[in-house]
Amino acid sequence: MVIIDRDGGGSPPVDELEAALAALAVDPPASLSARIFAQWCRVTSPTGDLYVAFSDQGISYVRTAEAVGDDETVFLESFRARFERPLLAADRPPPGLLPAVRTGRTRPLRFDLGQLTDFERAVLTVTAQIPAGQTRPYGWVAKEIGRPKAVRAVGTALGRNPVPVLIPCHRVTRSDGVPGEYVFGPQAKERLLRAEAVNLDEVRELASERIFYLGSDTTGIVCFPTCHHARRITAKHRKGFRNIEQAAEHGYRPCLHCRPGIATGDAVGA
DNA sequence: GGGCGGGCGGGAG
DNA sequence: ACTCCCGCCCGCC
Repeated sequence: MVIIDRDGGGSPPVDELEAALAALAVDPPASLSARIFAQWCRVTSPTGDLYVAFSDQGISYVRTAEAVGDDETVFLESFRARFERPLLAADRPPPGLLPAVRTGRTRPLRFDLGQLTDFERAVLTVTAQIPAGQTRPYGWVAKEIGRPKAVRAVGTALGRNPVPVLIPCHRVTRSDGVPGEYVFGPQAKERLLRAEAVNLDEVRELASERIFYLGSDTTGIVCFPTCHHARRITAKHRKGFRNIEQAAEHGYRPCLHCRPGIATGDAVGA
């Protein structure tokens, strides 16, 4: 390590100076306006264009072009109504956004969820893990965050998701096989799911037979019907279950990938 | 099979 | 602070 000699008389301790300089060095202001104002851009995605607001903290707000009637002023106004801050046009999209929307892999994106409560952030963090082409029930999200009875509150939190599509709350569906409500309306939710090849017709058909889980009698593993692994079960080995207890009685254990019916015990907290 | 109450977080008053 | 009310729900009648 290089030590630069400094005269000691009257100046602050060297380690303090170094700490201050290090803080500046690791967090350089890219530009003053980028630090104060959020920026916005419009990007093309396979499911339609998106308006995206972001700062150096991450992506903070998303609307579909469809939802704002293809009108950027509607987007800007909706941002201002929620955040009470202005928005500047960006020179370029935030890092990683273009490949993320092109491939549908939005998980590595950085988000600025600072306005949200801990509960809402927990809900969105879990939701962000749901792979494209798969769905999970609201109750699953509730269990995953350790609040198994807060099912409806999960819906409320997802309804306030500031970054829909990128944090895929459209992949959280009702337990009876219908997609359920959505910020941009149920039909937008259904369209997004179909675009990522979720077989909603099959899910609905299974649900009508009271089948909400699928297992393979060759592996003894049970999954949500849209799980990547469930979709590989051949017809003759596929077993349907109404609930995870029934599957367990038949000797099936939950898939480690889609984690159906994870028992979490009592809710955490007050 | 839909209606009903349980359940819970958050915001309004 | 406390109550009331609403909401992308759930599962049992």
